[in-house]
Amino acid sequence: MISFEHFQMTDGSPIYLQILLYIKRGIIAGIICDGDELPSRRVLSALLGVNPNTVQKAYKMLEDEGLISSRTGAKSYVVVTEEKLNEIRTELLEADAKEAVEKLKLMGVSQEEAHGLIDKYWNGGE
Amino acid sequence: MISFEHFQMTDGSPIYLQILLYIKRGIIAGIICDGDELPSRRVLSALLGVNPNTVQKAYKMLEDEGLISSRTGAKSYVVVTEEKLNEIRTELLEADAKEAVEKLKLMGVSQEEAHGLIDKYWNGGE
DNA sequence: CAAACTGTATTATTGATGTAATACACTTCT
DNA sequence: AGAAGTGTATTACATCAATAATACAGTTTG
Repeated sequence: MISFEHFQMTDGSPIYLQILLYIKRGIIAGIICDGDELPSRRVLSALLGVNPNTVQKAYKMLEDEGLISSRTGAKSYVVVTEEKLNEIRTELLEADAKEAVEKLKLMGVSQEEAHGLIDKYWNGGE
Repeated sequence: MISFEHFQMTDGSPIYLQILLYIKRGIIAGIICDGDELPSRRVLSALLGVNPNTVQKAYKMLEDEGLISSRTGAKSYVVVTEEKLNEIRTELLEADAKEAVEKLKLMGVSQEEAHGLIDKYWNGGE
């Protein structure tokens, strides 16, 4: 069963997207694996304190991408092939790294300073 | 006059926040300086293809933070002291670096791989 | 002075996010 | 078989971001 203990609703971005990305990143990290069961819509919505429809929206998008399997009455579970894993891995890594680089460059941070910042906050800096 | 040539509306985040952050990051980078004139609400809205009210919202928040000065009829301009610069610099650097680190760690990226990703995308990777 | 531009304020409307309350069909487990 | 849990669908509603169309007051500039 997939755990959501490290999930935290942070920014103001749509919750269904946060759930979707959390699961995708978990798959990429290898924490969430092929065949893993997902908490039901009702259970997860209660756990996160959001509406079941919000969870449903995230699950529906994951199913449309072929990353989970759902059928009425049964529990949903993760479906990951080596190919799909590589797809989303490059997709997300590229997006996140590019975003961070772009922001830091806008602030006049040098490449060396960027490395320093990564190190500083890697183990809960400050 | 502040330039918006490098501004690009990317993600789905509120446009007024993107404008606000663009200006803050410009101040941090030293591209936007104390006394610099801002494009008027109408001019910038036309340039970005958004509504004047959207720009007004961003400018209003900047004024509330004391980073720009506005008075009816006159052009708005940037107000930056050394103190405020340090404030927003640490604020934004910390936020962006922490966000990037957190995402990469969620995906199981190692500290060394993170450095590699920074380098890869620093000069328009791919 | 007068025109043009500035900041500011108001009101109405649209679309998306998220809430809320159901309802129904199916699977699983006892 | 039956109860509990599951996925799915529908409808109504609230809120916020953003659009749109104005209006007014102050300044800058020719």
